[in-house]
Amino acid sequence: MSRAAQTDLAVLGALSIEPMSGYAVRAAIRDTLGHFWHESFGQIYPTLTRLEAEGAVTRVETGARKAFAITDRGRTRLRELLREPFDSPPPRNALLLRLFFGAELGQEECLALLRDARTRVEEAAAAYAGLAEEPPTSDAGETYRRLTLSYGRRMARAQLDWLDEAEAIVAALCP
Amino acid sequence: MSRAAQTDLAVLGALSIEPMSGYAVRAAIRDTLGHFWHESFGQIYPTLTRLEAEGAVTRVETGARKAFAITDRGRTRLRELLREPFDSPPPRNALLLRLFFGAELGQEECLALLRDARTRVEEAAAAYAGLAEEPPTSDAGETYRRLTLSYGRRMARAQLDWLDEAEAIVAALCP
DNA sequence: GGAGTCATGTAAGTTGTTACATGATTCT
DNA sequence: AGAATCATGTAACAACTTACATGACTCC
Repeated sequence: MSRAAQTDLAVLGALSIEPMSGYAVRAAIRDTLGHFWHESFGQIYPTLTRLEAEGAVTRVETGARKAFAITDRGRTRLRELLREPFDSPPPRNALLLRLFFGAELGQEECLALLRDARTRVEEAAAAYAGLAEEPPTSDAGETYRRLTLSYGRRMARAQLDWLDEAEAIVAALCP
Repeated sequence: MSRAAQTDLAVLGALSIEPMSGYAVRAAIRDTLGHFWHESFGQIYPTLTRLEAEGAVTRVETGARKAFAITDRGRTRLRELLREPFDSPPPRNALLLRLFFGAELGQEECLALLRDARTRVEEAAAAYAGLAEEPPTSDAGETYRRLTLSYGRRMARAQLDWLDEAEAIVAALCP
């Protein structure tokens, strides 16, 4: 599945929740999918224009505001996209790339790298914690969305555990 | 830090271990850094050509074979690159993007997604397990390299735990 | 001699980011 | 009225992938 199709998926998915402006699509992707997905600003408007030309979305007036709404054809397209096989982007972990060559970098600077990483992971963990305190629900959509949060929480926890190990081992190296 | 600089880092890092051909650099990045870093084929040779023009690497003959070796200037450059601040690429998890819209996709297909993901993670976990059984060492470089393996193992484990949770919750949804 | 791997590169096309440009609406 | 945010787009650039092209060497 091409990357363009994945942008289509993210945009159509956002509009499948409710009609909204391009600006709001951008905000929804950043704020709601942001922990596991990203679309840059310059991708979203051209995608909306193309989806409109393809009849997958249409411009509507909701009260005083303009918005894009998904059409039946768009919803069909969304389901197709969800079923297509996909490639995950190749891994690129800049922290591990540096740590792998840690002997060139030196003990102190490696510890600084690890402490910076810890700060970032702790911020992410705090963001997840703020979202976790909601009551159970029987809404299936909500259940799926919570699973993506659970993923984020588990990964943040595993990273913190690893950082504990890594800082201890690096600190114990003879300088 | 620009992406080009990160390619330089990966290539210089590989050559900092020992001199090798461009072909071997490619294999080393794929096989040794592959769990957390990726450079596509078309990036490596142009980078080597540029690094040679900059005096960071030089072509040498080792026995009957040709190879690239890092120069003193290249090693200095590598240390600079390791110290530069870096951006991590934006997150893009194609599985979570689909699962987030799981209500559109349906229970059975979501379970299929999760089972496919489990297969991939189990393969990764098996690859880590095969590398984990080596005796302790006092070599600092080896210690750093093992930390990157430990990261991979911990993340694979956390993903499997999450998959257990996710499959159970999705299976329990009323269809 | 043929298959497979080692080896080096180029070119075309795709994708993605960033900065710029512009104007409307809403809040204080 | 001025500031902030909402809103829509474009253009230039940077990065990345993939397919193609070529040839040497080695093992069977």
